[in-house]
Amino acid sequence: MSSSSGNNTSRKHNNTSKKNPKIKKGEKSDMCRMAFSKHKLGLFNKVTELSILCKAKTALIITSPNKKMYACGYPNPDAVISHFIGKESHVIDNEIRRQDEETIEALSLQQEALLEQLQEEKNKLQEAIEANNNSSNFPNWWDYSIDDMSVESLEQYKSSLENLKLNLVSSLEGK
Amino acid sequence: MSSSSGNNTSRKHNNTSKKNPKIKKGEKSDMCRMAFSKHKLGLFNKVTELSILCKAKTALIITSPNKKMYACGYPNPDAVISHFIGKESHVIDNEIRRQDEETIEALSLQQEALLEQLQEEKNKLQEAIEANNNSSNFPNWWDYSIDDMSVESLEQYKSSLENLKLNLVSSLEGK
DNA sequence: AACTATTTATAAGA
DNA sequence: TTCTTATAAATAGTT
Repeated sequence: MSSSSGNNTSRKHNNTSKKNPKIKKGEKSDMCRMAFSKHKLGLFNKVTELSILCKAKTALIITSPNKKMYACGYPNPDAVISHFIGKESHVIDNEIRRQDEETIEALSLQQEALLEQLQEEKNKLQEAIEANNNSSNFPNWWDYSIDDMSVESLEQYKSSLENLKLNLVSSLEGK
Repeated sequence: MSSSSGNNTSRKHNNTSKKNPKIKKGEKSDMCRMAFSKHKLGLFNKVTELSILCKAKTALIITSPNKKMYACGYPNPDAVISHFIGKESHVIDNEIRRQDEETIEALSLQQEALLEQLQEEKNKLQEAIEANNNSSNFPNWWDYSIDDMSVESLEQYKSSLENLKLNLVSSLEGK
């Protein structure tokens, strides 16, 4: 039989347009639902047919307008989908993990810097302690220039000297 | 036109069985490849048709016998597949990322501890410096008990005293 | 849901 | 290959 009689379009459209004024939305969606069901069934059949015919692995996912999902596949949809997304999935995972790894890298660097800083502080502290020990045991404070001293320091300096004088006096008297 | 003439099966099978003895594998697989291509194209068309007709989201994956993968979908295969596997995928992602997040968590804790330690060290240093300043500027070293001093310290103590004496002498003489 | 008129898909051949 | 064609399968509209 040859292809078209040429009136299929008019028939369809005439029918549809004739009925459309009568029907509101219920029938239209009903028609759509019916068409959807028919096509879905047909597709599933064809997919299965191809799978069996050519030993091809297949997966078909269909989401209806009502957000309901249907899937079929051979040997089963999940396996085919998993295989399909395998490579891409890793890419996505890597992409997701890249940020984490960057964060880890940054934290590690910070960590290193902090440890260095900490060591530095410890060294400083050690130096300070040593300096403190060396200088506080026997500071040659009388060698300090009074130009470098604050008023308060000078006061202390003065009282130190006075104390020293008293000490010396009593010390000499004791001799 | 009504359904079947009843001889389609015999025609097809007769032809196939007639030719099968002649052809080995090349023609058979060639036929299969052709059939596969045709069916694949037909399926993709039908899937697209359904998508456009019913605004249904679709995804079709086909793996050829030669392990080559084909996919089509509306709006695009990946989105539909992602949505389909959505929940499962997240589970996988979370599992994969768990270690990274643990690492980040651990590093953050270490970081905190290090910062705390660093602050402590700084405080110690500050204390030491202050102690050093207080004691080294004007240490009342003559108040120290000589029992606490080592021999070396005592030597220094002695020379300090001698120096002081000389200083005082010249200082008094200058007056 | 079942039927029918048509369209579409496709196997085989050219 | 691609095109044609015969026929099988799918499906829109109807009942």
